[in-house]
Amino acid sequence: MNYMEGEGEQQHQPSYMNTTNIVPYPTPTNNNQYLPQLDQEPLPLDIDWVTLLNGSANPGCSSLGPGKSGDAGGSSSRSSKGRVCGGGKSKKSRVTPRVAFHTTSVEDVLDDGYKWRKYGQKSVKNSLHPRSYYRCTYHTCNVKKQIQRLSKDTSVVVTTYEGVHNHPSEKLMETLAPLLKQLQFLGRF
DNA sequence: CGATTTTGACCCGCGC
DNA sequence: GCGCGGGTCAAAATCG
Repeated sequence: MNYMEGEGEQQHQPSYMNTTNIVPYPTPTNNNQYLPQLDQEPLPLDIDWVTLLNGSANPGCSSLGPGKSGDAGGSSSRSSKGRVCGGGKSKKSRVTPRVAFHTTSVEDVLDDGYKWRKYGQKSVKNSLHPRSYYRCTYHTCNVKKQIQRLSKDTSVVVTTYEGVHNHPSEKLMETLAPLLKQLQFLGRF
């Protein structure tokens, strides 16, 4: 039923937001892993991130180009206004996993190792602060995230991820590379 | 000069 | 059917 109530509910969050919290949104499907656990398994160097992280990052919804169904109909000035899933408008079946972080930070944008490009900002209701929309800059990666400050508690930043990266982050690999090599080395014995 | 941010307009879903 | 709220696009501006 309600799969996206998160942002609205954040106004009356319980008081467990003192530190960083992870609030996974339930997906209508099945999987329980909403976020890659970085310390789960020894990773091979040749990593299939899509399979590893979620099975499929964004099934059939990767087109960023213009091409929406009812687009050219009434619009006068604009002609190419493509929605992400142009034509499909897959109603409720949003299979992309969504994860919300509650973080107490003075910084709005968390440095999670990925490169993000801002594509929009909107003021939202019930909140004094605008919500910013970011997209992963990696070619084939269609992960988005929203960043919003709580109006109640200005020190709390809510970061909502939508989708799963189908590629490793440079920073993550930098950090993990020595460990992986060591694991590989130890794995020989 | 390319990449990124800003910002207003557009579009769509939903509630009334 | 209409208005509102939210998400996205894309041109212009800004930055490195």
